[in-house]
Amino acid sequence: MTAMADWAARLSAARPVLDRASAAELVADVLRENVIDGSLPPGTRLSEETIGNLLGVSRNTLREAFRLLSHENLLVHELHRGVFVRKLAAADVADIYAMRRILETAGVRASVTAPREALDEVRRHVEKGKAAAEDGDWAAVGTANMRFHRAITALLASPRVDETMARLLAELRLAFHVMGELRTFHEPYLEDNARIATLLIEGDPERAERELLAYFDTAEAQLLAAYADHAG
Amino acid sequence: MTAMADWAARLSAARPVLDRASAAELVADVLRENVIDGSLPPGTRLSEETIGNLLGVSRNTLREAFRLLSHENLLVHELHRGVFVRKLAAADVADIYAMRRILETAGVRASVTAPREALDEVRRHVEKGKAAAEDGDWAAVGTANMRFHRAITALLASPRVDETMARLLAELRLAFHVMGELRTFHEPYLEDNARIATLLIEGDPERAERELLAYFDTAEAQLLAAYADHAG
DNA sequence: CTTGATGAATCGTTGAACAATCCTCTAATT
DNA sequence: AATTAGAGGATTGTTCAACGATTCATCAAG
Repeated sequence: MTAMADWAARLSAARPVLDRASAAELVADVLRENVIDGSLPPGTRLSEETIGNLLGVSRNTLREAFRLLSHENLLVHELHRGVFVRKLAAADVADIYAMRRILETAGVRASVTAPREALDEVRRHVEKGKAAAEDGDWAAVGTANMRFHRAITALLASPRVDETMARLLAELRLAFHVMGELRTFHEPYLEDNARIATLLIEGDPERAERELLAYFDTAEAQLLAAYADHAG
Repeated sequence: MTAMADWAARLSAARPVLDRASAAELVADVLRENVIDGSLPPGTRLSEETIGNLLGVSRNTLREAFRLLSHENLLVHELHRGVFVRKLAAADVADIYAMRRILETAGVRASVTAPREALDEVRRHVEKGKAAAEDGDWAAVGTANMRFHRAITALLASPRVDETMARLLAELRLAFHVMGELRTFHEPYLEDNARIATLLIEGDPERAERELLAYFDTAEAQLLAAYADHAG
């Protein structure tokens, strides 16, 4: 009976893949990608007609896609004016870091009871980041860094925390566009991440939390400084 | 110039009221009310045609309203099958409480640096709950209880935490429908809330956190027990 | 009792239409 | 010259009708 239960669990886990078909969601996927990678810089206005023709979907469908992304905080909808790629204010960046501090430190504290695989996952993304750095692919380093932090909150094994974290980090990508050099922003944290992962695996959550909080402080300050430059 | 800034701030605070015009949002408000107060029990299917005719809006507008509520986790959208009032599983209840533990304990720890008004707000909702209890209005007691817990996370002064918490509690209301007697569920916590508020104001976050965690344990257990009954 | 086919009901998506609103450009005024 | 007022065009907000796609319930056959 337990084998049967296992099989049922695996099958039901695959369900979301099947459901994934709605045109609006597919359009949202495309646009999300373009927003995140910077093809559509913050502030860009997304014309319904233009994009509708470009992607070959009707205005109604496109609008549903816009709604989806607005709810993810990647787009903003202004009445009778259209949708724009979200422009993160400095206050937004600070707020995102405030929430990350809460969720990720909770993740670190949960590391002592987390399953082995979850901890391995954390280290895996550290390795991925290092590999990407050796290839000089700094965008990939950024991605690996985000996955690393998502793996930390994944230690809580909470679907809602996972989703919240995913959305937070997608939002944060909007802020990265103000950073000119990706390398100088991402490279220093490779070592930090490795150290934090080791502390987690060795079972020293207190020190891991301190290191993590230090990371937040410097990364946040770096972003906010870039914002200040950009404004001036 | 500061008077000018003040005026501008007050004006921009009133803006959301003006913007509030979209038909979809108004429809969403109506449906949200009906879902929360139980007129539309969990599992109910919301037919586009039926509800569209009932409310006198087009299917497209209704669909936008559905999207809004789906994002609030009050409705679930199943492809080609329609939207349903969310049915919270026991695992969902547990997950919601897991996230509440994280956010609310963070709020408690932030109480030491929170402004006076924020702490007053916490106590205010305790009083409201007591008043509602004296009127025998147990639904209002439940509402006051939620506002009390939102006030605790509001100590963090983070818009994103506020929004997350609001959504969590709205979701949780879906679970309350399995509780037959609202009184037996809400009444015991009036005292707990009062004690926690006092501890916060007197500057004893450690004890407040312990009390809060104890509350979570009993409330969660109570809900899950009701779920187990319901299933059997 | 299970399997497979049929048809009704509902959703997904499109396209068009019109009203409401915003933006731009021009002209008039101070 | 700078500001205001207004006209016109462009875009969004909303509705409607239609058709293809999918699900569900029914029912017959094995």
